[in-house]
Amino acid sequence: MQAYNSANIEEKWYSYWQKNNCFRSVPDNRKPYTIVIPPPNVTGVLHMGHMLNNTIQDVLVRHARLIGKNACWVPGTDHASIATEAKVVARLKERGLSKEEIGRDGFLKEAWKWTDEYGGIILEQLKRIGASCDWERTAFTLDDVRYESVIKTFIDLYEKGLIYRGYRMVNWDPEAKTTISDEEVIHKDLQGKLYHVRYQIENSSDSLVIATTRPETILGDTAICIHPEDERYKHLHGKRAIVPIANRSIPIILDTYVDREFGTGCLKVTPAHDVNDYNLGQTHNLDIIDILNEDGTLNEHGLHYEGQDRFAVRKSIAKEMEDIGVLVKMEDYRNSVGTSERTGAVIEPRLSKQWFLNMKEITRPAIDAVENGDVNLVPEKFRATYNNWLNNIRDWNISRQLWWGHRIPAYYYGNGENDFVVAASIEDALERAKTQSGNSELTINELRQEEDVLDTWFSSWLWPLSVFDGINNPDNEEINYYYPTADLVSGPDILFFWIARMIMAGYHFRSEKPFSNVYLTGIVRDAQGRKMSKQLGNSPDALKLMEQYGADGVRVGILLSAPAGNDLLFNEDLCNQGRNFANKIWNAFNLVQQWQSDANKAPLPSDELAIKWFQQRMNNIVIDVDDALKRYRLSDALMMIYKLIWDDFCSWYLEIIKPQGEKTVNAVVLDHTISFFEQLLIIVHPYMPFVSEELWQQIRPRKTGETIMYAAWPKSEAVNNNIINEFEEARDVITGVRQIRLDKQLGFKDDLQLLVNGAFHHSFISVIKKLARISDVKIVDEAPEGAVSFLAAGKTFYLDLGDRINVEEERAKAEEELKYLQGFLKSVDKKLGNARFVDNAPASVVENERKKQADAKGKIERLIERIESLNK
RNA sequence: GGGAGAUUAGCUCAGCUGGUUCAGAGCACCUGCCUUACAAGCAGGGGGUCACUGGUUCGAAUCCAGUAUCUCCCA
Repeated sequence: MQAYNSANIEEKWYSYWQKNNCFRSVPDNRKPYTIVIPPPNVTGVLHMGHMLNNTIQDVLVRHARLIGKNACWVPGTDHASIATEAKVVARLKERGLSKEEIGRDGFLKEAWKWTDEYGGIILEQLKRIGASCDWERTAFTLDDVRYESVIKTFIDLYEKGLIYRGYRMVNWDPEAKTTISDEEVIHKDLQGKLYHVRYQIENSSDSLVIATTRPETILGDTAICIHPEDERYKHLHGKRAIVPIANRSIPIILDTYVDREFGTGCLKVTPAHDVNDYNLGQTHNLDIIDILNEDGTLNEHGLHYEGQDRFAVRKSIAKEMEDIGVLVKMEDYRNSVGTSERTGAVIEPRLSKQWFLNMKEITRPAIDAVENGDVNLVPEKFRATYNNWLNNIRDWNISRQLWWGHRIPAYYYGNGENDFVVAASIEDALERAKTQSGNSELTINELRQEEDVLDTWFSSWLWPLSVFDGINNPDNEEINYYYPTADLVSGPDILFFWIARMIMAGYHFRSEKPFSNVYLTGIVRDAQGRKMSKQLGNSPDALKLMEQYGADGVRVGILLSAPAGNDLLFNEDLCNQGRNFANKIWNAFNLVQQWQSDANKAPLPSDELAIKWFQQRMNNIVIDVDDALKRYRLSDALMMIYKLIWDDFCSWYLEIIKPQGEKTVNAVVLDHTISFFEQLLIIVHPYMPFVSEELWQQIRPRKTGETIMYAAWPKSEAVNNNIINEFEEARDVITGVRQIRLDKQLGFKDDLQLLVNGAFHHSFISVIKKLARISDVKIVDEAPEGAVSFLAAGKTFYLDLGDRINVEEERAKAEEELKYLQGFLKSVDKKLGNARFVDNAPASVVENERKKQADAKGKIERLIERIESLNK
């Protein structure tokens, strides 16, 4: 048989699973185990973060199925309003069109076309990694059910008075022409300049100098602010200054907000373009002059700069100020600049009318849920971060100046501040508007729907509810059965905008948590610890990786590098390790499959021991794996299984029972072996679904439609550790013999006689004989001449090498060991000689020390004898 | 500036309520092997003052304080 080839096998089983509806879940009598996928963007392609996140979910779901739960993994995608709109706009631009030209309806048509074309790509890619989602349930945040849900919740919140319109300094992305949330702003340290600009004092020859990083905004200045106690500027109190270029007169105001140490101590105030300035403006009743258009060019307040981009203006205005002699100096200055996570554009603080959700009330249950453990965050360290955010929460700006998304169901009927109604349909809106305005003559044509759409998170926060239609039909069978879901697997980077809000929505709309556990995975980084990104080009192509190492291999690779909750440094070598592991299992199967069952052949004592031992060993590991999974230690669980299969099963168990020079195996032994193998396949299945299914199908005859996915997870039973310990001893003896064989170049082919000092009746003697190639074990009273020794299982063993032994070498080795043991004994003696230790330490600990002492004494005795005999 | 966390073998990390799971794992490395399941392999081996300095304790990688370095989140 050849090396394991993953490609055909993976495709074969994935379509088999689909054909036989293996991923399908419908409510029944079993306990549900539900996971909703963090919906990837329709703009997305599979990257390493998805690989990690979805592999973890698949492991959890497959494990849940194997332990008999009704596992349901709901897939879907997110409409990603700003990212998708940007893509569609770019595509239109290629055709020389703009969204304004084709209009809202035309644009939405294009966006849907785009979504139909590309939106499913990432889900198809998830199938490659083996994701066992119930694909019939695939949901989309903008499909009919989800759309309706969002509108319904908006109206509900509005009617409860929690949604309001208000002015707010928002983060404006001039490229995407929309606001983005604080969390979507990436602060970057950039090299800029600090411009010192002179302002004339009105009706005076006096002047003052301000320092600014944004000279173009002086056209929007509406005040100069100084610290009331700043001695340097006392003479300016009550005066007015003239804005250069604009030649406007503005007040000089006093406020302790000003940092006297920074710059010149004079602060120019531009309420329309800086959030702190805006607050100052509110306090001091300042005018607000907005100088920018929505695309970042200057408007009519920009005077002769109207129509030019803000960064171009920064340069030219500096030049003009220099020419007219008001630019005092320019110095290099590093400052933190906000940029858009989506477009990379420098964020513009902008005053704008927005829709807000009052967070005070709905936040409380979310704080409590994590506090009292109804919702567990794993790892726990995220609780602090979570609380910190929720306790300082600000109202949520839920409107976005975009077209792709859920259009806010508000309808304006007049030009007044409050001339609007909120309703599910325009017909309903008309009725309400008639009542509200008192104008029964209103017609539908006079209603204008709000242009803005809702923040994408305002739909995804409903996800665990809306995928089961729990908003529109709160009493349907599915939501009642599957909700609350079990686990949510996500990244800490969206703890706030998504996870916390889902918890809020769960309690607010259904009075129940959306999930019990949140497993926060790390962020995938490259080997140098950098975040993976397209710009850096340090992200491996997920699909290529799977071609190279197989999906199973990549799954293993990524999980091995993912300890719970830590960032993981992705290393391709680990995928290689995963591929090698698949190959190992494949070849072990190849070995077992070659054997013929023979009922007449007598089982060897070593076979029977091996069976007993391995049974127990597997038992222990199943218990440990269950425990590790409960704590989301997937990496640990996988490593335990890896060692169970590779070391215990392949290197020890199979080597013990392997027939020599023939292919027949006692029937009972072979039956056990096949059964062990089958159980191992089940245990490893959540991690390596493909190779485990392939071999499970081969290991016994199966009916059509049968699958390892619903096989029975091995039962963990009470543990008898004696046999494990005895095996460990036998293994030490075997390793001792092998080591000497290698050291003394004895080879591994010829049988040797093993001598032991004192009686040795080990139950595993047959195993020792077989694996260490020992002809017989002879008891001797003292070391024979020409023997080389080793210690194991509390005994001294010898191999008689005759004249091949190097006496000097042996003595040196023995003396070194003696020295170590004497030192060790001394430290133990000292401990036991310390009355405070003996009195205070628990009896078991003291007892242990005594045992160590006795053991060491015995060993030392034997070593001294050994050295004496070598000296003869 | 505010908050969270980290520092253990060459690398990535375990190490829970202090004491035989206490100095571990995997990979990498070194040595010897193409031994008819597997060289994507087999057998064996060498690597660490647990960042530093103090303290608590009979006993500290583990608890406490400080120092250094680093990472992340929020301003």
